[in-house]
Amino acid sequence: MEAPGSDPVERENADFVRELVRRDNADGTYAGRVQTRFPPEPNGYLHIGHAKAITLDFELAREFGGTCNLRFDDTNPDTEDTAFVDGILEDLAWLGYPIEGEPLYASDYFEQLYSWAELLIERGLAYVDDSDSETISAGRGGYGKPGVESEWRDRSVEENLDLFRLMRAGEFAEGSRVLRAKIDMQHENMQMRDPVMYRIRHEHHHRTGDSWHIYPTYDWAHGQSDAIEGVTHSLCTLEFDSHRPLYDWYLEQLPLPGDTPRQTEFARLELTHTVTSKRRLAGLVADGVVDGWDDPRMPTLRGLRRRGYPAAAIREFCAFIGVSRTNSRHQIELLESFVRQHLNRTAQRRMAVLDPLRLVITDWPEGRIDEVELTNNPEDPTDGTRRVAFTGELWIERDDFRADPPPKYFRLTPGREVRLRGAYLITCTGFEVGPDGEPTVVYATHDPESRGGNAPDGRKVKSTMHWVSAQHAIEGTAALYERLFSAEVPGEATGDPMDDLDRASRDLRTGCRFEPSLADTPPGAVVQFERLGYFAHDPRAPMLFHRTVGLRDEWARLQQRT
RNA sequence: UCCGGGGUCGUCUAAUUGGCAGGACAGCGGUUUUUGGUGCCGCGUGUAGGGGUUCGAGUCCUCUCCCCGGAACCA
Repeated sequence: MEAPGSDPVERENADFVRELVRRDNADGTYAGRVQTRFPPEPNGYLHIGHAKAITLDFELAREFGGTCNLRFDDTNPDTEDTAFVDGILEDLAWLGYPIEGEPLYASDYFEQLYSWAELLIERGLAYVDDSDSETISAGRGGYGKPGVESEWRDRSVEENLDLFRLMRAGEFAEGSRVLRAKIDMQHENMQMRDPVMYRIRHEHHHRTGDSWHIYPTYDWAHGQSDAIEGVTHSLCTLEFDSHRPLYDWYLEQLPLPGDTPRQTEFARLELTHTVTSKRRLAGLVADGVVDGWDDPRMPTLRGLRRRGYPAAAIREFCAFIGVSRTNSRHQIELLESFVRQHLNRTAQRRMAVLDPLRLVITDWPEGRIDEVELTNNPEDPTDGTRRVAFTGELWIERDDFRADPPPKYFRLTPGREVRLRGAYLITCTGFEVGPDGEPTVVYATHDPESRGGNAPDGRKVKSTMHWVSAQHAIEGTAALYERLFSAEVPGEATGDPMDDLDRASRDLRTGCRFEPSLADTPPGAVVQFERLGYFAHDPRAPMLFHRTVGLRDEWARLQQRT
């Protein structure tokens, strides 16, 4: 686990949020205090979109010497679960933001919220409405259309108090009554047309059990929870912009223990070829499109972790894209470039053949085994070397041999000399084909003087290829991934993202031949398969490697153009 | 339809708050290279449109256009 402080974010130009905090500090608004909060609802796992909010909330607090609370926004017992609480805690720690001590919960404030609700009733600012949800919705009016006041709006304080207490006691059926704030049914902002504060739910809550029969709505709980915790800067995404007047209105009516928090909205993170709606992600899991929340194709933090994305790369990406109020969709390639940049520096190199073709060195002495030394990481000399066995019978990549080479093909082809990485220069002398016309074995001779990969006469070859000794190879599986959604903006064409789902997005390659040292790769570790990409060892299944991201591939681009 | 928020290279994002429109990714070319990887060098008529203020406008005013969000007892 890496500490967030290990990669300090250098930003010459502050974003609008940091600018705002700086101004608040200059004005003495909160006496220089900066406190934020990250408020996930425990009804799903964290995804890449949350990572942006997390880094903003936690890093902002850190930069200004403040604190950031983790608060579970558990106001809706219908969908929430402790399994998600545990999962979120785990993902947060992995991302680099471990929570010290116990996390906070909105449900811890249910009693306080309740008494504040009675206070509003006593002041004539809230009332029990017996209408059903359709009636309430219809009464709200519409854009540019006036609202209609509920027939229950002018009940006496006593009656309201009485009914509200019976609601709490569980005397009424779900949906039969709600508590509403009495604000303004003609307000131009729909959120202010007497919003619902409490609804009746006879549902088991993951923390409070069966002790409550009424549950606060998001709007009634959020600002007050912020205030109770002493939050100064409450950051949320743009869709809550129209809720801000309501956030402020509630706080104005109440005797707050301290500072009045303020809400600031920013644009959520969207990525090409990706969906982040919790409903969609849950659907992918439920329909078996993916293996689970931690499927390496999922944009969840646990999916990205299993895929091999370093937490630091995700943090650096979030810091780099910054924060603004412009709706935007970042190209997934930018995130991938951060992943590559990080892995290039840190991942050890290994040789793995994913689509094996037999190569026989015809002039290799019978039974001879040569141990060659290979660098673990050319970007990091301190990472040392390893010894790999070389013999006269090898596996090479099927793509690395062509009987009839296209233009600019530098790899093995009859008559051509290439280098086997760290071993010898070899020259192709022939090949055999099977009934289908595909090569089954390639023959070559080697230059014994070129051990290590260089000939004494200094002659050059245009290609260096990876290989695995047939006698020493271990077998394994590699999972290659395409984007889960083929369209940049899933659903843009038809309105349904599932129309752009690529059901063949996983290409499972069994029978791969790996260099033996891969057996020692710790679960979860990421290595580079030379010339193929970065691969993460599955945390549970030995010898299963997930391709995190490929290498840039000039040859592939060249072929695509022709 | 009403209210609110936005619009800067292909994609994101900056511009000392009115003073040379810069960076990253992507792409293209070159170079280095025992990974067709990495590194290094180079390549850009992008301020949604019209009008105005000003010595000077991405920034201020004005009109227009386009995009996003908002009428759950979800968050």
